[in-house]
Amino acid sequence: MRRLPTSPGLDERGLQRALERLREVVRARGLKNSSVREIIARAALTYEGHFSIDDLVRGLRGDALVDAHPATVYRVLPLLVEAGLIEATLVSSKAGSRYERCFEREHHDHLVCTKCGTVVEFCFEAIEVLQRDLAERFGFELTGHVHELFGTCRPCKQSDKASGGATHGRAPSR
Amino acid sequence: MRRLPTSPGLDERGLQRALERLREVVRARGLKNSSVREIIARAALTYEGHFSIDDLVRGLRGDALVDAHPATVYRVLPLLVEAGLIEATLVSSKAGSRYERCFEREHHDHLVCTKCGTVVEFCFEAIEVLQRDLAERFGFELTGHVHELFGTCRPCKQSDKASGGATHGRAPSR
DNA sequence: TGACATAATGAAAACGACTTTCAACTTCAG
DNA sequence: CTGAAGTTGAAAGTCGTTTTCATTATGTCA
Repeated sequence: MRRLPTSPGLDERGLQRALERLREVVRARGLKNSSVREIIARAALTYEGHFSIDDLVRGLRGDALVDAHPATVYRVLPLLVEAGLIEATLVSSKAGSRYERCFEREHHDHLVCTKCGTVVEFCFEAIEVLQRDLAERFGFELTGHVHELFGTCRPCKQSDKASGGATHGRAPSR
Repeated sequence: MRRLPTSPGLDERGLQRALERLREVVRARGLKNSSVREIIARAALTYEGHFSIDDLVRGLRGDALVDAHPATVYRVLPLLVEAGLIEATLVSSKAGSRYERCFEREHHDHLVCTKCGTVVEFCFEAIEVLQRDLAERFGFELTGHVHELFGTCRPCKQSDKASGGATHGRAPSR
């Protein structure tokens, strides 16, 4: 099992490859290119870590030159998912969808501290293998999975014991 | 790995034990007993398989003698979860939460056919062990997990190949 | 290059799953 | 039995997301 760094956001070269991929999908679906869509794609693909639609809109609004309407972001994100550029995650999804880049990134799952919101991204090949075995055993062709582990991280466990509830640092994101 | 039968709904004796457990939680939280709450608990605990809040309300409304308001169901279900009687599942959760009984039932995860909605409930101890290892390795105390596999079941795969899209039977539940 | 068909966009309304508010009704300890 | 406090249904409110519609942008074909 390995811990992966939290998504660092695509650099300019990777971004160009991603946008090219997006254009392929757009073409294949008989859609038209649009600059707003690429602005949204750029924001999503260069975002560091997990993001909500709101994060993206705020980020876009913060940039004085561009300004994408939330409804448009809602329209574009599924296309980015379809293009295999980003994917939905459960992480802290109490309210609203969350996404992260998956383009040019290794598959991984999440271990989440429910006290402070810390997220460990891990890759555990042994579990992946067992999942495939299991699906095969039941005659399923596997297309995806959700695997998220919840618990209490060591610092939270300790500060819980010490102070009876106070967290050691940042609060859960939602 | 083992396949489990889909939740068959509690019999009268099990139901009584569950309601007793509920009363414990109610007492512990300084709440009062209520017949409506027990009617809802009864409906949830005897429900066969996965259910949505809407399923429950409809079921309750169908019964001429009792009639629980949706808002009340929304209030009661979290209490049943807290009492360890039911738990939330992801299964086909495109719209709205879904639950299933977990009281006096073995832990299991889900393998879901995204074409026809078939759900295989499985218990795979090897994966559970690896999950615990992983959490420990990162210093987490594990409190829960979500593990759901998505794919295409054999019948769907075959009718896909044969007819180019038609399903072999029941449609996805949502 | 200009014109047309069609997709994309923003704004606002609609939607749907919940949650909250509040007045009337239970429950239960004293 | 009585009062304090929890519970309920009904209706209104919240919030993420989707849809509608008029306007704007894109791309193709003369």
